[in-house]
Amino acid sequence: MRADAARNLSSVLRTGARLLAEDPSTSMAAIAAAAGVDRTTVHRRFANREALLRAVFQAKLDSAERVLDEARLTEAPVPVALHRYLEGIIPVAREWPVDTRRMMQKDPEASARREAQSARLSTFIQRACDEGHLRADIDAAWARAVLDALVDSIAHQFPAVDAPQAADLVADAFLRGLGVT
Amino acid sequence: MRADAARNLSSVLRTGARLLAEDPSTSMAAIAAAAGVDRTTVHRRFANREALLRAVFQAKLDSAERVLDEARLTEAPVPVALHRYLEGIIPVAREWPVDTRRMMQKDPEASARREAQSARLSTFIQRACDEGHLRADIDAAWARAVLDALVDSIAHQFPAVDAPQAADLVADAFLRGLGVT
DNA sequence: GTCAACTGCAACATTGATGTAGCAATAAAT
DNA sequence: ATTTATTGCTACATCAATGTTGCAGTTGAC
Repeated sequence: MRADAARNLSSVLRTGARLLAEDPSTSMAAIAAAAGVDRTTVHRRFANREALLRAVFQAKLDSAERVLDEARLTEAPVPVALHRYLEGIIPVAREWPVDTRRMMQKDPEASARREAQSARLSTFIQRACDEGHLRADIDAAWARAVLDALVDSIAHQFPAVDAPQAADLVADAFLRGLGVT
Repeated sequence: MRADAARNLSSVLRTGARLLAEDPSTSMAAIAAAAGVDRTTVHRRFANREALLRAVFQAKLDSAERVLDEARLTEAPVPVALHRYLEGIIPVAREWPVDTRRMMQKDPEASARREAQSARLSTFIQRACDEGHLRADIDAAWARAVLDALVDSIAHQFPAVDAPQAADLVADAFLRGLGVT
């Protein structure tokens, strides 16, 4: 593969992710146009629409997996691991804004990978519960859902907040809440 | 209009909202089939796809508006109004799970109504800030986003939790967070 | 019982998206 | 300079979704 080909492929993936996030039914033609390449070129790279989606998901899963690895969720102290995870995952959510939960259902392989990553995070949340970092009356599944919701919110609705500050905001809201206590 | 016609219309709207929430590109044929009516019947009720979407949005906006009215966001004490709003809005989110922010962009009228409702809630959040119910370092827009995220999360990912308990969970996570302090 | 409204069904036209193939032009690699 | 890979463009076939029409059957209202 030549250099320009690789550049085009990556451009299509990123542009596609952005457009598909706004409108999951965005046409291949629209993605190609936004990426600045011809429609047929996209079809040469990706056998069909599914293949394009799979490639986008895989790119997101790759990035997310790297973040999970580097956060050392099982070894590092909970507050440290949490912050490292947040600082890593927020840029991933921004770069690949596609909603993996909804759009990957037809792709069993990607779905399985996603489940595995989800399980790693859930295990971490459970550890946070067990080690007393969360209140005893908090359900682990609820805590997990809250964390995901906060990440998505800061990632997509506040793109101007840089990753370290965003991680602070999320960790703070997650652990302390927003009210005066 | 006869009784069965009204029943069918309402059934199409609710079924459509449910399917469109899972997959915004769900076909009219799929919605009609899930609602148990013929495809042409749906076309008789709604001139086109846009009209069907508009009707769904309008139904959601009507319900949400009623909740905002009854919560007395400007008069009632903040904690009371917050809880009343949550207990009302969570069933609305569940009954009409469509993502209004994304899907109403092509409908300026509905978009304007949505903006107006959004502004009412933002004003309420601002009052909560001003009256000292939120920490002084909390940005009102961030607080607003967190509240929305928590509502969506409990509404869609924990459908088994009933509305009063769900409202408690959200208000608690919003004000106090999940961590030990 | 009659009438009006409503429905399902079949058929049809239209449109937009998808996917393929061929060909000429271009640019990197050798 | 020649080869090779890649691209844009055009044309085409296909398919799924949309929207319309006519007709016969059913059901509620009067």
